[in-house]
Amino acid sequence: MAKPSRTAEHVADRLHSAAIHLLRRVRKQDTATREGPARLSALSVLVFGGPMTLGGLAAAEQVKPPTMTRIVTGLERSALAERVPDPADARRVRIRATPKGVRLLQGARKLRVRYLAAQVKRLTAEEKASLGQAVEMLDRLLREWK
Amino acid sequence: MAKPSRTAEHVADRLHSAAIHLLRRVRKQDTATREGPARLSALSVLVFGGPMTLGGLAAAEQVKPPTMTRIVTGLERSALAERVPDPADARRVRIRATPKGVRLLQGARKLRVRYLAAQVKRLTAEEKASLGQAVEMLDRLLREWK
DNA sequence: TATAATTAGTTAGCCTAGCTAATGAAATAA
DNA sequence: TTATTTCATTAGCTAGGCTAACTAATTATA
Repeated sequence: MAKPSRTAEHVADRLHSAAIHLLRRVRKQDTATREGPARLSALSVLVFGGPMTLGGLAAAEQVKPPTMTRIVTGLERSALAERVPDPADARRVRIRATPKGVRLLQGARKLRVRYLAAQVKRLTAEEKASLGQAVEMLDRLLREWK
Repeated sequence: MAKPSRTAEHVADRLHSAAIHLLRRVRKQDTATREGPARLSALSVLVFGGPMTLGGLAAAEQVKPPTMTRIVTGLERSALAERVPDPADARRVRIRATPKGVRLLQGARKLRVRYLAAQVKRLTAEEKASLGQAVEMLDRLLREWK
């Protein structure tokens, strides 16, 4: 019998709980931008992945198209992204981050990461390294998720 | 100069991203219960931490009292929790999970954890152990967060 | 070629979940 | 006793999720 603290179930349970609490914390930093998490997340996809159709963005964000329509409308009202007609297919709408959107996103990302990094810095070098390894493992796990 | 993959900033950045993607995945499992994440999370606090006042529950969930009022109202409508008058202080309302609430939570928890655990199981024993350690570290970090 | 089927996005309408401000009711302090 | 503080609720706003139904455009087919 495996040590309870190392069974997949136990690790999964703690991981789940840690993820919830971690995001709750860092999310508070975003209030400075006055844009909600869904908008910032979509904007981030646009900034790092380049322009894409509304449907593509919805799929990337694992959200239904009507939801993405509203998120994009919000981003457009704040002038952070814009709708561009697709010359090849008039049904499609391409979404593109504006320079203002790029700037805002980079600022927000800096805030969140700096906040979280301040906590990570309290770890010893060994702990930090092992957390780093674990995060890379997690990253791989998530990318390979069916 | 530290290895870039081990700076606090880099670890924080990846951790943040991993948490977002992880929760997006497991969240979908909860739809089976027909209760949203805020209700399940509050219910979990009640089940594992025992009955507590509405304000205490709000604090535990890092949410304002009016928000918790509505979450509890929802839980009560589904008969998963109940309001109990406090004999010592009539301003207070104690919230308690019902047996049905306990059962539902355990079922939901099982679903989420089983789903995540299925992924964790793809790791080698060593990887699993190191992920386990990292999660405990993370847990401590979060608990000690200012 | 005309029409049928599919695809992309939007609109309408419903729900959860967060907030602040204002209110009511009870406990505590002056 | 009265004033203040505390706990919870109500009211009303916003964001963000969904499905169903619609419009417009493209593609397939008879």
